[in-house]
Amino acid sequence: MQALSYTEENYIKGLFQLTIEVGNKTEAGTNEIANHLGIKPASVNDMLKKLKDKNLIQYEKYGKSSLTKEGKKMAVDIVRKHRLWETFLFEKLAFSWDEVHEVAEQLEHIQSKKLIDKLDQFLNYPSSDPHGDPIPNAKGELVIEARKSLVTEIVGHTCKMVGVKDNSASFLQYADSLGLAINQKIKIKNRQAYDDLIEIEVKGVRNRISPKFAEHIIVVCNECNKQH
Amino acid sequence: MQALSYTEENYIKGLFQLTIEVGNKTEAGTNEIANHLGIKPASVNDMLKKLKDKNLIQYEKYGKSSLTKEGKKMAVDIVRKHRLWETFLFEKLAFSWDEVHEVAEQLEHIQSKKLIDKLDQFLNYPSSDPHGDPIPNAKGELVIEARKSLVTEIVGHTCKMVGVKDNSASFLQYADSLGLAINQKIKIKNRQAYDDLIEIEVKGVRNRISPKFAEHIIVVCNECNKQH
DNA sequence: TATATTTGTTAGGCTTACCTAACAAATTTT
DNA sequence: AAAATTTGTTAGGTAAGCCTAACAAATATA
Repeated sequence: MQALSYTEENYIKGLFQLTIEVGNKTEAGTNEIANHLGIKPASVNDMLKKLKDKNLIQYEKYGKSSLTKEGKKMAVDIVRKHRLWETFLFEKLAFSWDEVHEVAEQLEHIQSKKLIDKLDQFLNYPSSDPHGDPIPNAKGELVIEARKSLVTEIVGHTCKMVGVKDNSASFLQYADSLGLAINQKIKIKNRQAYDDLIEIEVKGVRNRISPKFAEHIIVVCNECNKQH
Repeated sequence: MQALSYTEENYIKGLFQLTIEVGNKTEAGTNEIANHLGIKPASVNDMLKKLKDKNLIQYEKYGKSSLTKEGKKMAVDIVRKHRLWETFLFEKLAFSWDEVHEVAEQLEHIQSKKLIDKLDQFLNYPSSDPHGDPIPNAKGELVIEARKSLVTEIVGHTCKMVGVKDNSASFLQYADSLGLAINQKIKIKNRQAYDDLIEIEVKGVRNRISPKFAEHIIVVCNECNKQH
């Protein structure tokens, strides 16, 4: 398995994000990839052929593209590097939450297995990055974030809000008043047996919410994903 | 001052090494640069024109090339990045002395002023890298290693061996028996007024050497270079 | 089903950074 | 000083990765 170019790595990573990681599907179209990477479809088309020849993606003329086993492995490796570097920047160099991504985009392309394994060790084998996203381990095992409703979350777990099912102003204002926002961490403190109210902790503040409200908050939970 | 490409950075760095840093001269020829970078002279010629247009080097047809003030500034910046990363790899990630260079060759091209300044801070503003080479500060001030004979070294200073003036077997064997080798650090403990013998410490071991012998050991001394 | 729209492909060009082969200038040797 | 050698340049070519414009296939809409 020879090393990929900087550009090839970005295509593989992009396809991974569009399918497995975020899209929750197995394949993506040429225009979709082009749009995601900020590159014209014609250029993407060239590269898809190249990646197919290298056995990193599956692709048929006029069809959609998906990662092969080998391609997925490379993608996970890049994601691992990206998130370890983000963690390093955040924890060791005191970068802020929103500054880490841009620099990690460059650092993720550094080629040295030893470097990344040593970095992992130096950071004490973190399981998630500053954004709360899981970090694949050295074997390439990655827990894919399964989305679920907050109402189904287990007491004691800490999850991360990734979306809502209700977009009405009243709902969003209510959520906002509880400190809830995309990427906000939420800890489930308790569940009242009598009336089913759920006690949550957001930024150190506790509140009780109804199952009806919780139903419409979409979260991911690394803890749930680990124990399968 | 716009950012340079990966390749342009390597040319600028190469020219810096050939002239100011190691060569102790102001200019270098096309073939010399080509040889240093492992690239054919014809290709180097193309790039020299390009770098001239960008005002990073001075170059006239059939003449030799030298860095402009601006070019030198960029070169020093790359050297700073390279050596800070080497220090990071060595001190924080427990890389060995000889492994750091290859990875630093990649890391030195990461573009982020903030990153490098934070790294500098994280490493506590080191003044030299694992090889003993000086690290330019954030202002781009670099102490160029002035070579001198060990015999002229000041008592109390620690210098680094960079070469010899005598290549005879007997001389080299003698040097070896004292623990002396390229890049070896040498501390001057004392100088005997009566017979001029110099007492040195190498790897914790003390020995006394004659001025005649010391004369043929070439060293650099950061301490001497600082106090000018 | 015919038409319109979206999606994907091909052909031909451009830039960067490399190459080889041929040639020209500068330098060294005879 | 002439010849030989070294050094530097030019011309033309290649591969990677992008582009635009034109076209073809697939899908959605009338």
